Amino acid sequence: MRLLRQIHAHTCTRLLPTSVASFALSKIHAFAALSPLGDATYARRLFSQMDNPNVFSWNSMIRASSRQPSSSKEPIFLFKKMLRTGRFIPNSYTIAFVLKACSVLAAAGEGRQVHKRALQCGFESNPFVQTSLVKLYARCDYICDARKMFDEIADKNVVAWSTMISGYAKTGLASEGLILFREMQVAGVEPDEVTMVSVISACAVAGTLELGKWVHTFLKKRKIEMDVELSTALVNMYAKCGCIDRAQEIFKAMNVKDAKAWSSMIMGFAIHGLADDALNTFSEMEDAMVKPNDVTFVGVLLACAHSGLVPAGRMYWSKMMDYGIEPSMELYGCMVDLLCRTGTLDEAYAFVETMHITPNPVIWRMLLGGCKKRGNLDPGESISRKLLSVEQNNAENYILLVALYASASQWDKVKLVRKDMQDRGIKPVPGCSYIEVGGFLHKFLMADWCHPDAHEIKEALKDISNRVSSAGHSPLTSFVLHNIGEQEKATALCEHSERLAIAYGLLKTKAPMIIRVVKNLRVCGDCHEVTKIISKVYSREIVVRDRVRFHKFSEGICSCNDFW
DNA sequence: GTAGGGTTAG
Repeated sequence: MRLLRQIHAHTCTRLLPTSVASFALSKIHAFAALSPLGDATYARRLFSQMDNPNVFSWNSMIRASSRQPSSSKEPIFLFKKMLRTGRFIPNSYTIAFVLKACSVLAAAGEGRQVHKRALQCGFESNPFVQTSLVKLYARCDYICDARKMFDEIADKNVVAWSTMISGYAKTGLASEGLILFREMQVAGVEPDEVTMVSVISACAVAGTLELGKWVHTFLKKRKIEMDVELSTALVNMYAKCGCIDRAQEIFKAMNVKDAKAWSSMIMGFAIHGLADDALNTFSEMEDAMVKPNDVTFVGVLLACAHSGLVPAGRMYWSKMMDYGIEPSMELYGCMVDLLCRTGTLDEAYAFVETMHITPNPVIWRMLLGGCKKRGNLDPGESISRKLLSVEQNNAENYILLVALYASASQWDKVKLVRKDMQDRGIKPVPGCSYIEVGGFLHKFLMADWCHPDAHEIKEALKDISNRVSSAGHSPLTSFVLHNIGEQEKATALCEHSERLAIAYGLLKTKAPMIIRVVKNLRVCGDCHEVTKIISKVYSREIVVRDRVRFHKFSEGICSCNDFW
């Protein structure tokens, strides 16, 4: 900045041709606004003093303002201001910067307006504008619009492909992302480390361990440098796919660990029910002087919730406040979940009333679930009203209410709710889960019987249940053992045949259906209820909808034919 | 001077 000030002074005191002075000032401004060594206040002052800032300078201002950590709409206001002057026509850079700002804010409405403007200005074929639009729509959950934009790109480069793959992964459409990765290879576009991060992310969402391992080998083969993002993605993928040991290996080998890396590891332990490991990792993080963020605490509180550590949960909540972290909806959710597990519904309800943001349906649903658990009709009905007033079309809400009335033997009301559902045309969505065993992807849908091994799987599940019982544990205990960290004990109760692996796999964290069950565990609470949930899982009719053959990936050869 | 990456409750 000292040098820049000198140059600035020089520019002002010399009689330079206007065009030269204007060019120099815009560069000086850009440096002050955008360089890590710059000075935002200086830049702002300089900008306000410019007689006639050019489009370049407006762009610098817009870009700089969207880099501020506070998510304000300033970049959009600046853009509007620029248009209002009537003297400036935005160029493709302007549009790209504003679109990026809209993506960060997930501002779909503003984004669409900027999109229109981009068309008016004739930037529909600009690759930067196009990719920004893909990103924007994916970010705002308009994944079809994102795909439309992507398809319109004539010459798709690695950035365009990566954006779309990442968009799919982030919206939970993992298999679409993986299919697109395949298409990218067919198209002959070389993936880079950014692409691979998104692909790994998609593997994590889909729970495709074999594919995830293949990608890992691919990275090594290609000697793609392991940066913090790639390693974090791998930690997350292995953890989500049930390989917590491998996740930990990769984590330990990381030279640089930032808050996201630590959070991934903590979250990994938490979803495996390894509360001690999660909490110890958190302590190590503090020792390493890495400042935890909100997601870190989601992991920590999740670990507490899954192990019924209520006092610890309260302690971490206040610790979180000490760190100055503003509780997000997810964090409130973790805490409500934790409190609902203890049997102190009043405390959970009182906690919700202290929230400084409006509770979303998830929060109400957790409370309602808590009421259902104890047949607590009184607050249950009023909570249900609140829930249905903000979310009328979710079948889950009605089913919970039905269950609440059923738990209190109010059969007339059960009928009424069912009729209400019918009148509104609301149909329940059956639960679904996937597991990959020996290179096959098995998909299970509730009440479906198409899996070729359905009967054997059912038998295997029964077998596990029986052996768990005969070992002196109820199925509940087995689940609890598994989820409070005594994984070995739980694992020892199973054999290693493939059929059992499928069955056991279902019991592990990666199947969404099981995750739901595990999260519903009331470790300190009502055993009867949990046993009921688990027995539902055991006797669930299991079927494969489709059986996709994964290619056996040999040695990480990465030609497109070897993929899938 | 532009576009793409990792962690988030039910």
